[in-house]
Amino acid sequence: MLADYIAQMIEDMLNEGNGTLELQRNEMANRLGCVPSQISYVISSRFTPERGYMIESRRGGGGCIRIVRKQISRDEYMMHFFCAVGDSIEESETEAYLQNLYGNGLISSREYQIVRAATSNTSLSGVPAEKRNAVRAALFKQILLSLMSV
Amino acid sequence: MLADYIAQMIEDMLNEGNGTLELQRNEMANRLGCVPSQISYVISSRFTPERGYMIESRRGGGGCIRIVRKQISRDEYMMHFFCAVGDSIEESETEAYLQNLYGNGLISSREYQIVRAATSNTSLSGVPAEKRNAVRAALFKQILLSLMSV
DNA sequence: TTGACTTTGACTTTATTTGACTTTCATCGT
DNA sequence: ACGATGAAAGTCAAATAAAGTCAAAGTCAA
Repeated sequence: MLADYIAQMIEDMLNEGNGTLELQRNEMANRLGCVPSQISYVISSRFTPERGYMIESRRGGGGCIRIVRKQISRDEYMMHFFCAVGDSIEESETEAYLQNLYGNGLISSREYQIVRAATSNTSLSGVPAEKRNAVRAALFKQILLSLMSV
Repeated sequence: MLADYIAQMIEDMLNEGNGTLELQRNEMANRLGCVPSQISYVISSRFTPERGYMIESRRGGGGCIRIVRKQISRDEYMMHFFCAVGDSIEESETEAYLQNLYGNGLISSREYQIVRAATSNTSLSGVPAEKRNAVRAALFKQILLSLMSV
């Protein structure tokens, strides 16, 4: 079946490009001897967000389709962090988690900035020092929850 | 694609000129081997006010196009909120501000979720009640700061 | 035989490239 | 001072290059 063949091809290209890929629909259809919308069909039926793929595209001259594969399903990953946080956490440790999240494309750079600001000692300077790490942990976990399935 | 290449070129020149740039349309088109209106196209499609650029130009002999990058309007907006918050704020009032920010397109829906979670009473339940609104204000202002010029 | 999945192609929307034509400005000769 | 001239930039629409949409037709397994 053509669709599966194309899907496999895209997977292979994703592997080569280590998780990201830009393709030109017409050009690819041409190479495969199929209609362009076949490519669209494969992408929309196989490379869905639920399966951990993000799709962007641009029309017009020089247009293309960009596919990005996310390693693990988002919520699973988030949940992993959620459990790891525990009930008390240092500012530096939080930052490490955040860099991990950002590095894996689970949060944007703006989101990174926001959460870093929110969990900083500066923000929490009004909290008694002995409670600060506990508040930070609660805060951070609440944020992680808010990001699941959004 | 030519347009992207030109846009990148202009960006580079802007960076060199630290935010400002004067170019001559014909001269540049000539160097690139394209028609002058291509330059116009790139500028009008990429360097728009919405994206934070100001364009001025002068026709006639010695005419030129002036491009200035400015991040001010957003920041000004943020600063307005920043000042409005004060040093103590209720959860509900925070939510109102957030809806305003979201409604004006200054934050995404994910960002909205994050900040709402961070400033919620749930997150701050570990903070003594009488300090909670002050902590929330500090938190919120820190977040607003983090969003400026990003 | 039905229903889910696939294949195809006509049509739509968006983006880029090009060139003909218009407007504005500085300067030069009188 | 002033009008002619040429050197810019602006405008707009046509041509071209993609990708998106959608529905009809085909296929195949339960």
